[in-house]
Amino acid sequence: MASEGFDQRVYAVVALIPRGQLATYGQVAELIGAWGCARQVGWALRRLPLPSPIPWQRVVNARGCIAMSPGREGSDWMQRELLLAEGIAVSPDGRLPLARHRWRPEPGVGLIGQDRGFRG
DNA sequence: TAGGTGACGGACC
DNA sequence: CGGTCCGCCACCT
Repeated sequence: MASEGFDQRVYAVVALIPRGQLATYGQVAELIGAWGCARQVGWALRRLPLPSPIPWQRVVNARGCIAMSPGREGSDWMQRELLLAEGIAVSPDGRLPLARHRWRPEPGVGLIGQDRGFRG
């Protein structure tokens, strides 16, 4: 499966997000050289077996809220708990102060997978 | 094979 | 603010 390499690059970038900081799906996609593939990042995180050492909870959508969905079978609420534990104020409906906790990756992080012969 | 779906994003109203 | 629409692309009937 071609997406396995994609997944690994997603995980590699997500692993770099410092505790207490947040990144968006689109941001992660861009960092691995897959601009516009935010949804794919979502799928990659969905494939992540939980619990996981990867700080997947630090990735949220650009609207600044946790994607609350029945399909996640509770991982959305788990995400909320994990973020609260990191000191991020998540409201009951999943909204959070994204701007205040935005992760600013150092230049060079995006070099991880700039090749990407991916994307369909 | 075709069509519906979604852990997205941005434009628009 | 919120709600809708559309483009996007892998997944699953």
